[in-house]
Order: sequence, then C-alpha cells, then structure tokens
Amino acid sequence: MARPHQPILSRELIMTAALELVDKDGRFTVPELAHKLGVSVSSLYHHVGGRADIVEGIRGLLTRPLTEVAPADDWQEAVRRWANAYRDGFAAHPAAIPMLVSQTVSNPVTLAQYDRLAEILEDQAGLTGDDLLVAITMLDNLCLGAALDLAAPPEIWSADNRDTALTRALAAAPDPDRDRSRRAFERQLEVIIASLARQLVRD
Amino acid sequence: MARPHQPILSRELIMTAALELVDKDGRFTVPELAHKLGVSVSSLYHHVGGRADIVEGIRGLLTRPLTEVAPADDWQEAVRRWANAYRDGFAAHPAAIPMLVSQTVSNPVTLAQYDRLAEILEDQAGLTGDDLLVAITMLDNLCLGAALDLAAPPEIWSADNRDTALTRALAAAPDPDRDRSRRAFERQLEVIIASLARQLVRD
DNA sequence: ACCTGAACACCGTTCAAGT
DNA sequence: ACCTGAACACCGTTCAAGT
Repeated sequence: MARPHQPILSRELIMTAALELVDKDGRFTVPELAHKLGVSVSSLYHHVGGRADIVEGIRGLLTRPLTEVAPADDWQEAVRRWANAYRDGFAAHPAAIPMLVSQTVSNPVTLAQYDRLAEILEDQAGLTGDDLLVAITMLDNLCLGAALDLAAPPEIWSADNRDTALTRALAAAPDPDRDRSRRAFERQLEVIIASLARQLVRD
Repeated sequence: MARPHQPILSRELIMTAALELVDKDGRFTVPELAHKLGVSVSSLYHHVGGRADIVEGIRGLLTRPLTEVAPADDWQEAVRRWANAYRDGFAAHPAAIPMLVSQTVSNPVTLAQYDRLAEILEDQAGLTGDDLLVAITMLDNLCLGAALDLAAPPEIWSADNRDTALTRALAAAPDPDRDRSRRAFERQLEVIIASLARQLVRD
C-alpha cells in the first residue's frame, strides 16, 4: 500500500482508539491498537512518540472537558466546579487510572488545567507557596481516589470463598453505586474547601 | 549446579528482593529479580506463581505491620490506628503503589487486615451493609491517596520550562514534606471518622 | 509525509533435563 | 524438591524501503 493520498491516521484517532481499548479490556497494547486501526504497528510511530505518549494523550482526552468549565467569582465555587469536572472525567474511564498513576503528567491540556486550579487558589483564594501545593495535592488525590473506587468495589478485593465481615459486606453491596460514590466525593470535597477557608481566615 | 542441598530461594526472599528493586528503580522485572538473587529466571517459578503473585507478595509485605496494631475499645481509636498503620506501610514504599492499584487484592495477609477493619466498623461501630462498604472504600482511598502524594510532588507534574502558577508553586515547594503530608492525612482521617459518627447517631 | 515489513532487544512463562 | 538452559509467544521500538 505505502503512503495514501489522504492520511488514514492522526493523533486524535490513535488516542481515542487506545482509550476505547482501555474501556473495553482494561488495557491496551500497541499491536492491538494498530490492529483496531487497521494499520501496521510501525505506522503509529509516525504520529506518536511511543506508548507513553499515547498514555499522555489519553490523559488529555479525560481532562479535556475541564476546558469548558465556566469560571466563578467565588473561589469556593470555582474549586467545586473544577473538582467535579476532574472527577467526572476520570470516573467515565476508571480503567485508565492505573496507567495514568504510573506516569508523570506531561500532557499540555492537563497541565493547563492544573495551572487554572493553581490560579484559582492563588489569585482568587489567596493561598501561597507551600499551602498552595498542598491544597492542589489534596484535591488531586480526592478526585483520583473517588474515581478509583468506581473502578472496582466488587473487583478490588478478590471475593474468594471465605466468610468474613468483608466478604459479607461485598456480597451485600449492589454493583458500584455511582450515585452514592458521587455523594461521598462531594461530601469530602466540601470538607477540604471548608478546611482551606478556615486556614485562610487564620492568616 | 542443579538442585542444591539447601534451597537458596524462598517466597520471602523473592518478595523482599522484588520490593528492594521497586524502591530502588520504581519497578521490577522478573529477569532483574533473578539476577539480583543470583539465580536463573526459571528458578523463581518453583516458588511463586508468576509476576502477579510477586506483586501480591509485595502487598503482603507492606500490610504486615498492620498485624501488630493493638485493638482499642473505642471504635474511633481502632479505626485511627488501622488507618495510620495502613498509610505508613504504603508511605514507606510509595513506588509500589501504581503496581498495587492495577491488580486485584488477593494477598491473604492484606485481606485479613481488611476483614479486621470491617469487623471494627460492623461489630464495634455498628455500621451495616452498604454503609460498611462505603466506609471501607473511603478509608482505603484516603490511605492510598495520602501515600501516593508522597511518591511524587516534584515528580508528578513534569516541571517543564513554562512559567505558571503551578510551576512557581512547584519551585517554591521543598522536597516532599513528609510531616506536612502526614498532618493533612490525619486531618482528613478525623473528618471521615466524625462523619461516620454523625451518620451513626442519625440511625 | 506516511504506510509497510523485517529486525531487535526484552519480557513473562513453560518445560524437559539434571541432581 | 529445586535449580538450569532452551524455547515460545508477545511486547515496544527502530529503520530502510516504498510512494
């Protein structure tokens, strides 16, 4: 075949196909991805730097909705919106999280969204230096953790043939209750915001 | 060489060597592990089921300290002790966390510790069914998140050559402030405990 | 510029052979 | 029972060859 007149691949196409594989199988492989795209493995390397680049692309896809979140005058409301959109992005593709956790964040879209959060906390709220970084880390962990628990409940702990308090609780639980998980997330988010607000008053 | 009179390998030896590699390099490979142990790759398979088994063994090593945590009459204190020991276990080996997150928990030592937590929350505190599982998940996420943020701060976000609110905050931050991270963890833990207590009063 | 096939180094796992 | 070397299927990456 060789070079077609119209390129059949693009970064966008590759990233979304990879994400689809992750959603379906919980993982993706470069050969699997090439097969899904009807292309030879080496073709991919004309568009992406390698596997890690594709993973970063997936991170970009998950954080893209954050771009459209409207700002708010109240810093607490701005943080709320940011955290909810961030969590939602990951919650929609929980299988991707382990991959993302094991790799440094370098995707520009994602970094830009962290910059936005940093600006909200610095310019609007008035946090500085170390406090600022701690706040970002807390919010980051909250969103990731909340999305992570959607990935798994029945699957996190192997339901072997024991009979214990844990296995009974697992059996009693319905499949991942997304609504309940969301409420737990929102409650913890309010707690963090309140704690930041208290900290600001003290200064 | 063939079979030695005294076995030179054991599960314990394999697991601890693997954990040392993870601490040193952030990852481990079966060949690397064999090399470190001065043994051929196939020898390992006489003692462990495979790579996933070794990862579960590492999980067991990290949760072993939990075995020695003394029980407490007060459920709130019991939960506090459990969560602190759990977090400390992971915080001592943060590089292992991505590996652990991507694999179902099947290690018996770890499962036994989750059973203990479930018993505390069920028998001592009085939580039931779904509430129980939600509480466990919240505590699990808290500990994992807290340990995760120790893994990284300067490394999570690629410090490229931009100048933004985020990069300035990163530059201002000292290396991972373990003490500050611990205080943030303990504050969030108290919040969860208080929220569980309030929930119990309501019933 | 963009696709291909062939090649390479590496990984996880299996298995027959040795004691 | 426990170590070994050889073999296998698979993965990520590179590169010269084609248009």
